[in-house]
Amino acid sequence: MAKQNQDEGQTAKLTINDIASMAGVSKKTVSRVINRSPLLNRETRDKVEAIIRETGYVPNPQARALALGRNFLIGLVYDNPNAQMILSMQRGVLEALHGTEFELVIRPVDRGSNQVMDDIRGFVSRQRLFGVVILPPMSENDALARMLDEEGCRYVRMGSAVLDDPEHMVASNDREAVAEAVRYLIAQGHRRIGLIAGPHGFRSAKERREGFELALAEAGISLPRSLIADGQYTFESGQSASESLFDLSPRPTAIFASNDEMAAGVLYAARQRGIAVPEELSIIGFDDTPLTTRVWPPLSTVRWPIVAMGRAAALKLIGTAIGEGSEVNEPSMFSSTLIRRASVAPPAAS
Amino acid sequence: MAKQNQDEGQTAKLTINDIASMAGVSKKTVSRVINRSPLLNRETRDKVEAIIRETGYVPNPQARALALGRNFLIGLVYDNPNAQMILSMQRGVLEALHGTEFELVIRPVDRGSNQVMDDIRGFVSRQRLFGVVILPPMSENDALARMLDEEGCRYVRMGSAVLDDPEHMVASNDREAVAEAVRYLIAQGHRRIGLIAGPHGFRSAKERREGFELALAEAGISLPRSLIADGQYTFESGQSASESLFDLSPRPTAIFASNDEMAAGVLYAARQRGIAVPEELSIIGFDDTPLTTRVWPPLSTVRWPIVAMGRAAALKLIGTAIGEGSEVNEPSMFSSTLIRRASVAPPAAS
DNA sequence: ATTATCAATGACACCGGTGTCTCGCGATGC
DNA sequence: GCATCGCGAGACACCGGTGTCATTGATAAT
Repeated sequence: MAKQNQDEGQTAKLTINDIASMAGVSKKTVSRVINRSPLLNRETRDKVEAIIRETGYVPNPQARALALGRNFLIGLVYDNPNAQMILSMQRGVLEALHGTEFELVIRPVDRGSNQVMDDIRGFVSRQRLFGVVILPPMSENDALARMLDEEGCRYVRMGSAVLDDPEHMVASNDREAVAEAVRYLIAQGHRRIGLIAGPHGFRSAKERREGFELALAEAGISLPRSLIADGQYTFESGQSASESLFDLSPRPTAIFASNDEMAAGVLYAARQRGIAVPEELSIIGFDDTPLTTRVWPPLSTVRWPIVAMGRAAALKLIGTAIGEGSEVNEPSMFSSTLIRRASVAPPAAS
Repeated sequence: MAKQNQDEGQTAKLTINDIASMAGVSKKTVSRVINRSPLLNRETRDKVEAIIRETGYVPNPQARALALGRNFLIGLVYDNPNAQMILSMQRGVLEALHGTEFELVIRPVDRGSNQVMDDIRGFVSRQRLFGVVILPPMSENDALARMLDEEGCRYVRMGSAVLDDPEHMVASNDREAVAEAVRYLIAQGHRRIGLIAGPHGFRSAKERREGFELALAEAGISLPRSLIADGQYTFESGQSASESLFDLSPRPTAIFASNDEMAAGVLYAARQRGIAVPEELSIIGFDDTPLTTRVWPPLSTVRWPIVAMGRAAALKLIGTAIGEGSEVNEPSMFSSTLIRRASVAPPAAS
């Protein structure tokens, strides 16, 4: 009862030895074929490749990982951003990985914890990750980048501004995008424009705020401190932050919220107060999440190519590995688009 | 210049041999300690464990995977459900995996493609996955379950009804939950209640529809075919499906949409038509996504414990592995809760 | 006292790849 | 005709664990 190779289930895995003996060569030669070693006789290569194709042999990733000391896994590290954002980036990364031998391993971390660093270090070193993609705001952590360098783990940081050299970064130009959005409000005739800022310590919050201030400065509009309210990138914080703006007299005729969740919070609060949008109040958000088109009126917002950025990040990581001669040169800086919807109108004549 | 063990970077990985020689035992004995073999002398175990603790030694997962023919990776397979849902389930699974040696690998697939099966088979067999969690609607695919059995890969299917034996399933009782929601509408005085059904072929769509029909039948309310509109679980399909219901005369005074996205579509369409919600139209959705509290009025909906279910699914998978004597017995059936918000009111006296 | 039994541990091969070194052999140089 | 060179391929150890079987010493059974 030799259950040796009896095809018990189609799971009778082929090994490199099987291929070698079928081709009448040594396993090392098969290994050379798999790894595209240049010092191979054409005939030998063709013969082995034919057999690999016929049999559908695929090298065992675990064995490779052990021998190479490196796994064909990409890690996705994130702390606590918007769910939509995680998922979109994740989608982009997965698109890039599709059809390659790489798999994606997910790693949420707790930025607050003082073990984050050790946590991530353990993760990349234990799993011998090929590389990691780091989502904001975790990506803004320079110590993390240094640690990954030490560990010899490749990484790409996603962010709202230049954080690093292009090789390690994929970023969107939030500042300019917000400036454009605010210029649009100004062009519509708005002069008293409120800002709901993102949390302190978030690079994106800083960039967006600077873009806001930039556009106002360009237009020579002064910006009293009272027109800036602090938010936490959450719906609830958008609601409460807008309350302080609504209490101003005169009230701002437009509000830029640093993300869509907060913009939705503004819209909600406005409705509760009986403030008509866009007639009495224009609103612009940021991110272009699906939410913007589900509410009434649909929210104007800034769209950034989040999926494309995720894809670019992944390609940057694996590009060197699969780059077949051609230098994979993914862009590092992405620009955003202002999406005009019904939440913006000229201010009512006061 | 012995760079042997010179701590060049803290990445000088300890191996089982290092521990063995430090403890003065064979590597096999260390292996036994790691794997909690019962036939070990207490003293030996303590000694080795102490050294492992001191040195912070962690076994190399790649080597383990190779030797065992099984990886400590859990796969998450999904095709095309709601983004919120994927993420919530993912969160639940990750919560369960946190602190264990398991990692989560993500695998989106294309249900339409006729290579899905081979795709997934390759995934689990190549990576030697410990197990997979399958999200709906992919989880409804019985052929997939059979294939995984063949491959010897554990799995848990998440779903809206019993799909399998409890060991392989985590489900919510959608039918009863919807029935309860509709009973609530009836109790409010509604008699002409429209249904926006989910896509054909989705188990959840069928269950929810049956729950809807059940509640009406209980109350002796007849259900003309015209009160049922087909949707695709998307916002847009909710909009268009509701149009046909709005055209009826008399118009339904309430609509149950089979998920929140479609419910939001109904709300949007109602606003465009100038139909007041909830005064002229009550709406109930399903899923309790964040969207429900962002729109105005907030949508009543059915909440199912999606994160908890993801956690349970993961625990079912790994329970047998980490179960320290105690049988990890995660529940297989979860029940849902009706969340009452402002989108429901008694019908206007007609 | 002698042997059978058993708990505790070790020796060694093996998982399926890759790195290094060696070797055979035809082409080239003198 | 002989030494040299370099290409193509194989032998073998190794990556870091685990499975199997043998070994040892102590205890129980005869």
